[in-house]
Amino acid sequence: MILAIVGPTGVGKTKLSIELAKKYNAIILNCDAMQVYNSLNIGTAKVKEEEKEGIPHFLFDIAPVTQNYTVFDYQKDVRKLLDKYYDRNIIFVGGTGLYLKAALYDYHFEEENNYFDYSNFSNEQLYKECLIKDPNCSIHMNNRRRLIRFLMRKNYSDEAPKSLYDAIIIGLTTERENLYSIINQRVDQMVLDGLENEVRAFYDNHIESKALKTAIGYKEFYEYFGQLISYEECIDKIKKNSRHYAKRQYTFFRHQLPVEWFSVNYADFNETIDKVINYIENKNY
RNA sequence: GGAGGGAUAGCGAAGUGGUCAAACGCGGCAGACUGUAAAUCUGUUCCUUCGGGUUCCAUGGUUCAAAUCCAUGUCCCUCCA
Repeated sequence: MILAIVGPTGVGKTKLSIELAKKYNAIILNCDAMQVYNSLNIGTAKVKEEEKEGIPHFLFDIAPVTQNYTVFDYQKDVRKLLDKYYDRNIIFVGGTGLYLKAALYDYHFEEENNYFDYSNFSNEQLYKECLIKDPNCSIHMNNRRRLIRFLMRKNYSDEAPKSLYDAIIIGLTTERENLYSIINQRVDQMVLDGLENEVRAFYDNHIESKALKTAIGYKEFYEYFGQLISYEECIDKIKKNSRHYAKRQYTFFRHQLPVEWFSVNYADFNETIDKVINYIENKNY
């Protein structure tokens, strides 16, 4: 059985994953783009060792912060594990929809070989190139990054990707207002737990990498250390970016994956666990 | 007490007689998604039965026409006492 637990940042995915793994004697596979990085701990809200309760966790801490680890690498790594543990119950946990989709669906990434330099192309030129390649190309003209990516791809098709595994995808949710307040509080807690020092260590060692420039909680502290923003602005920005991120996650999960949603009962988490287990049991009979 | 400055949509902020339901930014909401995805990008944001309706502190006034001009009031800020 393959289970996946998705949902916006902060809802309680990790907690549920442990409970379900215990129940089903499963192993846990990370599908979070930032938790794959070694030593990005506090800011990514990574499971702590003592929280794992002996459950085998994979795909956490598998890349150094300096590496440009991408979906391409992730897909290869997950598939290897899925093959290796084909007879085990698997639970995916994480907030990166694309990573989950790359694991479960027949997304095909080629070895990179087209290094054409498009930096001198205007957005409009890039867009025209894309239309030449595929008149149905629907990427917005301003989305430069994706236009370039599209031009570098060899194969593409308009067909919807097929799911390769029969996975049950559980989505955790709560009212928006509540989620935002949880996120705000969690950021404050991360700060209390020493987020600043965690980031400072990288900053002081002049480590500039994709991970540190994109991870929420890290990029903002870099701006603060570089004296581009005040401490207060830094904290507010981390909260704000987390909230925005949570919104985007909803959009992805709602429209890109067949998710069964469960509203979390924070006063009685066991109730939530029971509801999910109940759903899984019925699904399997 | 005296002299100035200001009150604009959820917030910040343009606008100084008609082309203003009102630029822009933020926030909110919604959406796209096959290699930076915690990324990148898009749409929308007074109400509406989509005909229209009601707005720019309040009340009166000038005008064919007011967010814009005048009067009074209320509140806020700066300076002088």
